[in-house]
Amino acid sequence: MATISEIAKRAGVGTTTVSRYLNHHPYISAEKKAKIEAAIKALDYTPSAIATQLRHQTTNNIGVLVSRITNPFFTALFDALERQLHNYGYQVMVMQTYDDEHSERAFLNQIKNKQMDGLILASVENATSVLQVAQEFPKRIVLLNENIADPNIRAIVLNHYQATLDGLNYLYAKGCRRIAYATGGDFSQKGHGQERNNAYRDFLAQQHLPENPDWIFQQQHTIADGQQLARQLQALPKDRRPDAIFTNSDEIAMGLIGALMKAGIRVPADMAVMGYDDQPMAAYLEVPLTTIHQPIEEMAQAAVYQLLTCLGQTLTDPKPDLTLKLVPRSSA
Amino acid sequence: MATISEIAKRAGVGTTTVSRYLNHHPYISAEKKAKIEAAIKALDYTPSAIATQLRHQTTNNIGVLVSRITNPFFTALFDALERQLHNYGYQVMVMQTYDDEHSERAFLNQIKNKQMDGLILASVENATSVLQVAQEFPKRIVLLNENIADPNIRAIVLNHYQATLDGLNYLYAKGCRRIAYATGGDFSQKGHGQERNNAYRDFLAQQHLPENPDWIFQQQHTIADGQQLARQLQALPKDRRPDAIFTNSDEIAMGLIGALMKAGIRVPADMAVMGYDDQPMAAYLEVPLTTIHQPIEEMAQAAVYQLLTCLGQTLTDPKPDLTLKLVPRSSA
DNA sequence: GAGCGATGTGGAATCGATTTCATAAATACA
DNA sequence: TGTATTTATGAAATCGATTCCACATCGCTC
Repeated sequence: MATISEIAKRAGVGTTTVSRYLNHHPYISAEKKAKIEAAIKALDYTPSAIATQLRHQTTNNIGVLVSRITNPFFTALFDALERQLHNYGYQVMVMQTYDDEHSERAFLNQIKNKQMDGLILASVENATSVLQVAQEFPKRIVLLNENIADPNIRAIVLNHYQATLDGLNYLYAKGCRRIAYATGGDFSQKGHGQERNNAYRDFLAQQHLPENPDWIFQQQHTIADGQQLARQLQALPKDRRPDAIFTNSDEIAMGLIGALMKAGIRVPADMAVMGYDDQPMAAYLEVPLTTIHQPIEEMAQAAVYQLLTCLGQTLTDPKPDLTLKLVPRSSA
Repeated sequence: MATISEIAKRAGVGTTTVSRYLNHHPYISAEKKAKIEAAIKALDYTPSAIATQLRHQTTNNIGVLVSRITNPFFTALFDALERQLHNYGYQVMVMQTYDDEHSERAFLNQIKNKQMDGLILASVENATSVLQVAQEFPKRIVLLNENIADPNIRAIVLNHYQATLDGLNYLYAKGCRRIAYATGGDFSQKGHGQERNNAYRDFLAQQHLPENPDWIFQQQHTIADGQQLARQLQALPKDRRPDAIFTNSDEIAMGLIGALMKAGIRVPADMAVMGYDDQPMAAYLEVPLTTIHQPIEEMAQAAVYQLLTCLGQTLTDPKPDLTLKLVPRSSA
C-alpha cells in the first residue's frame, strides 16, 4: 500500500536514502537509518516488485514449459527445476502446452514482453516457433531433452538414440524377434522423438528384421493410450502378434501391462514390455517395469546452470552425468 | 526492445494513440491505424508487460502453493488449477514449501509486493503466518483443502471427517477390529489433518475400540515412508499387529503394500490397507487400492471461482459437487 | 588553509506503459 | 445558423521503484 516516497516523507529523508537503505548501500547515517526503519514498520511497507522490475528490466521469473505436468516424468523434472531455481532466488512460472502449438506460441511470447527472464522448454510442439523466438533471445532459452539442430539454440541433450538401441538389444538378447514400438509423436523422419524412432529403424536393419507397420503405434502418451494399445494388440491374430514392445514412456507401459494381464496375456512370458523414464512408481507395479532411467536431477542441474550462466550469474559448473541407463526389472 | 514512444515517433502519432490502438479503443482513424501497424511490424514491437502491470497495479499472475508437487494428488490438483487459470488468462506461479515454514512465509510475501494478484494455498505449513497475510488481503487468498477457522479466510473445504469415518466403517464392516492409522502430520488436536484424526478417534470411541499408540503413525507422506511403515508393522509381535491400516495417502499405501507383500504379509487377507486420494495409478497397482476419491477437478473449479470472483471477475458459479467418495477395489 | 578523498544526502530523470485532460474537427440536431 | 454530440488526437501526469548528478560536510595531508 505504502510507497517509498511516503516512507521518505514520514522519515524526513529523500527517496534516494530510503532506496539506499532497502538495498543495503553504505553511507547512511545511523540516525536516518533508524528513522527509516521506524517508518517502514509503522506503515507496514513492502517495496513493489513491479516497480523494481521495470527499473531493472528483469523479473527474477523463469518460465518452465512442459506438455503435461501430470506425466510423472515431467512432474519429477519440474520438481527438480523448481527446487533448483528457487534456490537461486527465482520464481517459477509454469505452462502446459497440452500438445497445443498456440499455447506454446503464447507462452514463448512472454519472453518478448519481458514477463520472464528466461525459459526452460522441456517439450517442444512447434520447432519453427521456438526457433524464431530463440533466434531473437538466444541467451534466454534453454531446451531440455529436446533437440533442434541449430547453433543458436542451447540445449541439454541426452543420447536417446543409444538408450533406445540398448533397450531394443536387451529385448533381442532375451530372445524377442517380433518387437513392436510405441512412440509419443509421429513415426516420421522429423520431429519429436525422431532419435528414438531412428534407433528402432536402425535396430531392425542391423538385425535384419522386417519393419511391420502393424507394430508401430503413434501418438501414445497416457495410461489410457496404453490400455487402448493392449486392445489393438489383442485384436491382431495370434500368429501376427509381437512378442515384445518397446514403449516410449512408463505410463504407456503401465496401462498396457494392466490391460494385457486382464486379457490373459502374460508379461513378459507372452509379451515383454519395456518402459521409458523410470518413473518413481515403475518399481511398484504389479509387474515391475524394465525401463530406461532418465537422470532427472542432473538434467535439471544442467539446464539451470546453462540458463543462469547465460543470464549473467556465475555458478560453478556441476558437470552432471547425463547418461541414460537401462534398469532391468520384471516386465522384460 | 522497442518502446511505445518509438512506435509513436515512427508512425508520426502520439503515444496515446498507439496505446489506444493496442487496447482496441474506438476512435482511431484508419490512416493512423495503418501507420501504427506498420511501425509495430517494422520494429517487431511487443508491449512491456511490466510497464502495464505497474500502471494497472495487477499482474495477471496467480500463485499456487503446494507442499510437494511430486505428490500425485498435488500434481493432479495443480494440473487442474493451471488449466483453469490459464483459461481465464492468468499465468501460474508455483511454489513448493517442502514442509518448510520459511519458504511459505517468503511466498506469502509475494502477495504483499504485488508480484501476484492472488494465491491459492493447497497446503498450509504455518497457520498464523497465513492468517496474518490473509487478514490483510482477504480477497486475494483462497485455501484449498485446508481449513483455518477464521471468518476472514476463504476456503474450499471438503468433509474429510465424514470420509475418514466412512473408510474406517468400511474396514469395520469387512471384519477388521484392529485398525491402525497413518497421518501426514502430527496426531495432535490441532493442525494439518486434524479432522481425519478426530474421525479416527471418534470411530474408535463409537466402536468401543481401544486407542493403541503403537498403531498410530505420524509424519507419513511418501512411498519410502510406507515402506518404512511396513518394517515397523513387521517388527510388532504377530499377536499385536493390526489387521488393517487406514493411510492418509495412496503413496503411503503404495509403498506399504509393496513392502508387506515382499515380506509375505498378504493384502488384504493378513492386513487390509486403505488409501486416500484415489490417485490415477491407484487402480494399476499390484493390489488395486481401495481408497477415498477426492474430486480434484471440482475442487480446482471451486477455488478458481472463489478467487477470481473476489478479484473482480464475473463468472458463472460452477457449483461443483465436492463430496468425497469411497472407491472399493482390492486392498481392503 | 588549500586540496582531496571519504561520507552522506536529495532533486529529478528514468524505466514503459496508461490515463487524464485539453483541444479541435466533423457531424447531428433543432 | 447555432449548439450538442461524436470522433479523433496528443502533451503531460502517473504508477513506484532506482540511479545519475550535484552538492555538502568531515577529516586528513602537505
